[in-house]
Amino acid sequence: MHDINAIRQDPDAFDAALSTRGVAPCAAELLGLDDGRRAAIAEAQQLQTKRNEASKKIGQAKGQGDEAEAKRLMDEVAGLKDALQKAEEAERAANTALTDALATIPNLPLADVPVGADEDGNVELRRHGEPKAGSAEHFEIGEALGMMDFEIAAALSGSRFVVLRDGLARLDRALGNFMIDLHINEFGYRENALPVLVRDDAVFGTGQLPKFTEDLFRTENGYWLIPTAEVTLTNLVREQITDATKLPMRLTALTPCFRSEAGSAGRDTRGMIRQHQFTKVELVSITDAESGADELERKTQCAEEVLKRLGLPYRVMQLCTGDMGFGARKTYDLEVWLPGQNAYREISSISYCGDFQGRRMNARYRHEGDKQTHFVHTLNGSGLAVGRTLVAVLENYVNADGTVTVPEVLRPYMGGVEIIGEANG
RNA sequence: GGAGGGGUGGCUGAGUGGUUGAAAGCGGCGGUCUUGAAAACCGUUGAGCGUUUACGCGUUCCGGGGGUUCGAAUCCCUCCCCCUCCGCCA
Repeated sequence: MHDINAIRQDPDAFDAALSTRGVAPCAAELLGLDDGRRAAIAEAQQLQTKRNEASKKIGQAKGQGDEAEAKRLMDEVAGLKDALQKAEEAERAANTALTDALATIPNLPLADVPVGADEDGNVELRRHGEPKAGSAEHFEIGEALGMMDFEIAAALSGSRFVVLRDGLARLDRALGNFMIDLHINEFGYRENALPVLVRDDAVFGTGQLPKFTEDLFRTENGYWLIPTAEVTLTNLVREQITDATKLPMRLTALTPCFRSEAGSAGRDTRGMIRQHQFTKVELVSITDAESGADELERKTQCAEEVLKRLGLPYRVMQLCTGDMGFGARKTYDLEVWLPGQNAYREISSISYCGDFQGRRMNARYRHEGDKQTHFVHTLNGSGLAVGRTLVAVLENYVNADGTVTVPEVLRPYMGGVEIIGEANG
């Protein structure tokens, strides 16, 4: 959600920034709605003042037992009621119109974000590790091991689901535990166990609603299944004034995520890359206005560290203006090397949202002794997507005989198993 | 799922139609006193929005939304949440 006052101060800058995302100029329209809104407020308030004064006098007259005077005053303001109701109705309508318009406009990119139309405009910032030569694809490896079953998953649930067994089921669990332990033990994140079903307000707060309903699953009685724990973690501070001494808050959770993948028909149909359900370790930070941008760099390093310790080659991309998500002001993607595809594939996306989500959630903070409140700044990032990490481990660690070596750091989480596909793995 | 009871400011808790943004207490902040602190005493202490160069003025908010009324924390409708008992249940 944008600040209409900021738009009023510099409408041209607003439109210019939006245009880098391919959004048509809309400041003029917004300011028109805002003028209407403020006129309606002024009108309603004037009438309210009149009414309040009259009511006060009536109260006084009644208090003194002067019924005749009270009656005279009541007759005097009788006509006010209708006008007031109309004015208040107009105020509500004008407010809604502006809010609705603002709610569907994406966030503004930071000034240092490269301008571009789509993913071709993204900029590679750095690489880590040596990409290996091609391997089998992860689903070939998994199916050969007899531990990855798309057929039975389809029978249960349809396409874009998978059943993992034995060593791979355990590897999946080990990956999630390893990641979350790293973040809570070494990077100061606090672990949360959270609902995966949430209501409208929460999903509006992080920006998936009202625009992106098709991407989400919804229960019959109106709950949304979270597409990412960003929704639940970020909304933990909604509708509150947080003491600034508690910032930055660094929050993490290991949860399942649910995505309808509407509109991605035909893409990544084979394998575990794009599923309706996957587990992910999410990293959210709640910061003040000053430290948000720095926190993005820190969070990116936290996510990178997971890949480093797993020994997976990757590169860091900075997304251009046209490829960033709705709520982001600046985004880094981590792309892991997949020998099976001979390509880098996204495994984490880390974004700084400024106060965009803070406004939508009415989440504020205050410095000690200050009267002024500010909207919190928020960041989110995957640290990492567990399913895709499993894919990367399979393709990077597969052996010539089809078994898979377990990365060293995961072995404590695997009960000491070193090779998946051998007798005890 | 059935029956009942509740949601008031940072907290506790009064308030069932009239100058109530809201008593009182606690907490917080400032001051007096004190070498300092405590105690005591005095004062102060919610969040938005509109308007104004500013001081200020106005307005909204007592779980959310709508309504009745000249006037609503108080009455009505509706939704949400919490608690107790019963039922069911991992």
